[in-house]
Amino acid sequence: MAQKPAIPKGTRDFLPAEVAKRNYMFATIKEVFRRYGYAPIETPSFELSTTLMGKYGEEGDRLIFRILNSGEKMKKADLDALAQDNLPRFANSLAEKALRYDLTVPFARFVVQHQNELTFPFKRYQIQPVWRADRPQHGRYQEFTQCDVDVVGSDSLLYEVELIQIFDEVLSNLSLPGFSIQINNRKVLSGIAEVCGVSERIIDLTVALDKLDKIGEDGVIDELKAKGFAPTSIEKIKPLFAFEGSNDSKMNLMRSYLASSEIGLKGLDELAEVFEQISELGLQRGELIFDLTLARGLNYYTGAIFEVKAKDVKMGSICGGGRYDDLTALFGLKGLSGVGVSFGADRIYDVMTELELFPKELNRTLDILFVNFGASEAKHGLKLLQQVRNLGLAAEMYPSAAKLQKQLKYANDRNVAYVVIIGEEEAAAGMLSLKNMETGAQEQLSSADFLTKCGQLF
RNA sequence: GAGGUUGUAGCUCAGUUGGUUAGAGCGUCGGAUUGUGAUUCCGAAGGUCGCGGGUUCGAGACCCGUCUUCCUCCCCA
Repeated sequence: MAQKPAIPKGTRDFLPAEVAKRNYMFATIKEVFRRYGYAPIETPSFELSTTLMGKYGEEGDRLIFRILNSGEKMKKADLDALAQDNLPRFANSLAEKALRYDLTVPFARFVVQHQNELTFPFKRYQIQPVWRADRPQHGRYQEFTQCDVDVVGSDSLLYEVELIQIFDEVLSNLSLPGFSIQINNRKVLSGIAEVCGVSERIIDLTVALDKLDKIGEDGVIDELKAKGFAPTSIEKIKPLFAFEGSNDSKMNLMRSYLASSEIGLKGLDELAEVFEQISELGLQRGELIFDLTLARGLNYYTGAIFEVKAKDVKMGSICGGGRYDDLTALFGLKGLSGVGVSFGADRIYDVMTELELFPKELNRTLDILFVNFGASEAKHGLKLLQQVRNLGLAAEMYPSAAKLQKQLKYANDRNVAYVVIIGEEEAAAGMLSLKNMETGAQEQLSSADFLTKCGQLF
């Protein structure tokens, strides 16, 4: 055998059974999005490098797939930059385009570009693949699909509430047994930084705090020390480690902790409003948790921050999102607040596969198989086959008069529901045998009765 | 981007301190008194051992490189 072909790391092929499951998942997600008034849009797989670069921080830039200039454009390569060891500049001269890294930044670009054609608040959803030059791991791919819902042009907290409901509804509809919807607010984090006297270092602070459940209190303190935080600041952070209990009691603790921070209290007010509305509306299977340590690296968030984790599985966050007040400002449109969340389709798929949550009938791509006994019997069968297809059923005839054993095995492997047998005996009697592949039961029917039954069964 | 790890038949894996034609289970294909699957029995096919180089009389086993897998960090869906 020749050298086996391969696909790049972190990418996957999807077999028919997998596509069926993925389509089911996407259909469930879209249906919820639609009912909340979001309409689908699509944007190109690749954008101009300038659109993407610098929007995700230094780490993010490194993970953006660049598209090499082709033809004459290759001559634009900045060899001086290479000689000076300025690799970023060299790379920019080589690649003017890049694969999209997420759907949010392209969306911001989209909104600014089409601002005069849109009605605000503009609600859109977008389900498309994104690419990251990350190192593949469990639940981490270089090509994966995000399902984003965003609304821009309103700062109403109604949308935070709505997005939480969408989290809950989508994941409940997908039968996830349990999941936590963690929420925090960037203003609260700003307040903490203010109280600790490190306002200008909020990113370092929150990144360290974000790791609390992973590396523990000492780990966080060590990291802060390593980053050069003053002992007095670290002392002021310590009370946060005792931050436990119900959402209400956490809110109370934070009210006194942030008493001196105007912005911090504003963040708490926003959270309180969301909690109140959600507790009135209720959630199906999700649990809304105020998680003070939730920070998320994306530095464009300005208000609410969300993250969703599935319970009882080893998997990172399956959804994330938040409010951003200035994202479109990066492309020249100020004063437009947005909030949105993203469902990680591939992780949700992995979780659902692990928990066996996909409906079993999804791998049925054929309802009825007609057994082939040779040209003369097949003739009659082919007419019936056409009528069955007209009823909307997936049906086909086995292509050759192979042994019955083989044809039934084919039906079995394809998970066919019913097999129609028209052999010499049946043809002579003007009947057909209908075999239920699940029970093995078989009955003789006239063509008319068979078609009636088809209409009832499916 | 840093460190570690993995790669043998379609799949899951054996393969003894380097030694003839590299094995198993499952799956696939064929057959078992002529028309009955998923559970029986018999048989067959299928691998230049990820790829490239090196050491050796001799490499699936050892060394180097490379790609890939999974893991930790980083970051994230």
